[in-house]
Amino acid sequence: MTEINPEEMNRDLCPVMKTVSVIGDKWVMRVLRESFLGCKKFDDFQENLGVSKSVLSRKLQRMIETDLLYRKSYKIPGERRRDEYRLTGKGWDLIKVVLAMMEWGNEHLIESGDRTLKVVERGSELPVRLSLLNETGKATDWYSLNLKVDQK
Amino acid sequence: MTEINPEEMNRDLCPVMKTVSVIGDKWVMRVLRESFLGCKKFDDFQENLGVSKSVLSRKLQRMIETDLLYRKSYKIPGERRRDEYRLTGKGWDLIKVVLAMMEWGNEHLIESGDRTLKVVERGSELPVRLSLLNETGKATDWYSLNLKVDQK
DNA sequence: CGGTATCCCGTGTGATACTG
DNA sequence: CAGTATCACACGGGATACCG
Repeated sequence: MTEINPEEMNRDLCPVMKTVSVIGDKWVMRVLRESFLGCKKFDDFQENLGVSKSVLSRKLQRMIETDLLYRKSYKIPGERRRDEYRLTGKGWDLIKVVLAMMEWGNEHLIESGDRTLKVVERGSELPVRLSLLNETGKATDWYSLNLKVDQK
Repeated sequence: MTEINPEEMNRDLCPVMKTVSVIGDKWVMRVLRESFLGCKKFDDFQENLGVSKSVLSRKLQRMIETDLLYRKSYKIPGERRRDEYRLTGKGWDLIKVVLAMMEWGNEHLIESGDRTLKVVERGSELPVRLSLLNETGKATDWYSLNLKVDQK
């Protein structure tokens, strides 16, 4: 990746900076990881994450405000009404970030021989990896990238 | 992605959790983003990030300890010796996380019509996107994923 | 210029108590 | 069980002074 001029490097323009401002704290990605694994209930989040209830409460609220999660009330007949916390589409789309972190963690933080989690394709059970494709579907080298200022 | 049993969900086993513990704070990804854009000098990091010198100093030290950056001393003839902070291979490998964040930010945090940063293939200038490939090089659907406990 | 050490302060965090 | 409110505290953060 090459340098671009300082005005274009402006962090207020950069989607990476904006994303970090939403997910770049101690808890958001951990909560999301639980959500991706199917966690929905307050107490399950609390137990799995080992976080205090007050912090979790505020964090879930914040993640609802930023539209990563939504609260859905449900009722099992004979039991009382409960709420669960589910991924929004916007939250679900962070799957790529989670998978990129998983790949990096497996590559650099897991010792050889240690047990770890990997992602496989359902059905074939083949392992999958993140790759860069251009519009023609052709794979691109990680070192052949340029930045470009564009409009959405 | 489906649920797996609680023992396997253990956050101590999970590469995502381990990764978050390394990069999941306010500054690491911001510093890395500057590095990917070619930033190397202490003062440039400080100016671009708008962070205090003391915080930046401690953060760079920590990122050197975790092997994301290394310090390289260099000397321009006639000037005094200086240090610069460069990405290690381990740090560079976080490019996928950065790109995933960039894609997500462009998708969900940038208004239509706004200027933003995109990644293109050098040469063709074609935009590139992250995609999931299995071992045969075939693209996989984001919704057809399973988790598997494995050894590295 | 290129940092580090010290101090002070605000926010994030956990423990506890409390409510429906 | 499913949270929220309150409080005390540690830690991250900026300002400043200082050093090479």
